[in-house]
Amino acid sequence: MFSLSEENYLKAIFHLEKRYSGGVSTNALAEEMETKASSVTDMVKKLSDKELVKYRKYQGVHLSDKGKQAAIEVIRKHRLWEVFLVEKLNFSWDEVHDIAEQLEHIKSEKLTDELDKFLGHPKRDPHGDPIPDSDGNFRISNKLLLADLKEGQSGICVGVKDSSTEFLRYLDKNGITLGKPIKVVQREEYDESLLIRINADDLRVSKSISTNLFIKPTE
Amino acid sequence: MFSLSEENYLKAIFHLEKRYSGGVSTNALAEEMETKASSVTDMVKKLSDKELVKYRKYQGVHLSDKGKQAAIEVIRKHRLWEVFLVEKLNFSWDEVHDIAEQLEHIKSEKLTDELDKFLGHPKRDPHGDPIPDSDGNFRISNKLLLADLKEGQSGICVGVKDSSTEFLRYLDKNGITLGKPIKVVQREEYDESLLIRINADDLRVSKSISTNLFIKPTE
DNA sequence: ATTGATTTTTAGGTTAATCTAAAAATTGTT
DNA sequence: AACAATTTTTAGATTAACCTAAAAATCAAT
Repeated sequence: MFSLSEENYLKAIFHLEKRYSGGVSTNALAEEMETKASSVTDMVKKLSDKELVKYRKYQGVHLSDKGKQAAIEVIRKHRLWEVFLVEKLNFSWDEVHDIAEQLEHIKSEKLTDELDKFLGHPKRDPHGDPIPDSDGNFRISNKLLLADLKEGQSGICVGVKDSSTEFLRYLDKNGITLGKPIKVVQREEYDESLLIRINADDLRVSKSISTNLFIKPTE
Repeated sequence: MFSLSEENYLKAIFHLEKRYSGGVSTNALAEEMETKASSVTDMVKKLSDKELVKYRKYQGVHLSDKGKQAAIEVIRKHRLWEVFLVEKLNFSWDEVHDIAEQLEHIKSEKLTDELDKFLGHPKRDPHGDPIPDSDGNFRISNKLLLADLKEGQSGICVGVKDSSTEFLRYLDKNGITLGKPIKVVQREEYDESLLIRINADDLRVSKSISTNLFIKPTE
């Protein structure tokens, strides 16, 4: 089994590999983990000894297959617990992250699988992120950023890129929830803002909003 | 907040204080925690500095009010999670202890209270142990050991003293579950065994069984 | 009350995960 | 290609929680 700290590093490397495909740098990992570069070097060496990552000094890290599998297992648990908290315990989507950060480390394969069953094998967490199945497979998703829709194009909100409390509260305040249809009425090229139609109302959103909301285009 | 280790010590002291009312000895605590006496001394000093226990060298420890409150909170979480595992996730009563040992350390008051609500404010865990409310109050229970019933006396199974897998499986095998009526048909003084009537059958149980099963006498 | 056994504490060491500060390697710029 | 800036690693401390072995205190029995 892996320590709590090891699991958190594996998860962070997994997420960062999407941005830094050529290898995750020590500094990037240090920032993600809110720790110092020297601590990262220590841990990366340990993970390398355990063959969870591929690491060459000064060249950054990649997850090995074994490490990737372990990271996905943690992410699966995190997202299942988020669904549980929102669907069963009346939490709102901006309250669940910190608790799921704790629950994701509970060790029991049976628990994870029974929880998955109890929740009806959900495909996405409350933020729209996909939940891997027990074999570690994510279903592919054809989502776009709202910012990438063309003028006149419509779609359905399926996820958020930024899960901060502030952003989620902004969405709630403006009646934007997952599953809701959205249409881009007009694009303002000058400041890159968009006029969108949601709940039969028109709403102007700035670039920092439109680059953090995922849309699945309709037809 | 308290560390995982601190919480486990507080819980152990709480349970041991029922047996050793004059103070919990270092050795008793070491055995309960499966650690060495010297480690216990270290931790007890730390808990004493934090005013969670009253401690005088060579005299054993007692929980302070603050320590007792913290211990009860952990026990409340443990027992609520056990109910969740059995009632919602199809675990059997002999499988839940180790997982609840992990879940009991999750920190979120809202989580505990919502879980309690979700489960319908259960009064007892799957082993019949009382669940304290959010103020830390246990409801008093008038349970006896099966071994303490007189010949001819009847009652209802309400709990187990030994929660080991072996004992719980023995009970399952013999159709003894919580809530079931039991009658003491005959007491054999020689070996202190009992003949009991359960599920309309007669069953002879030895002393090691009858001293580990709690009964609430009827009428 | 003294002695011997037991319990408890102290002293000093270990490991995992962190840190600071300094050294080494890499990168970017002319 | 050389040098400055940046990044990364190394070296050496620190902390929490544990350990072993030895010393000190308490208990038990004559």
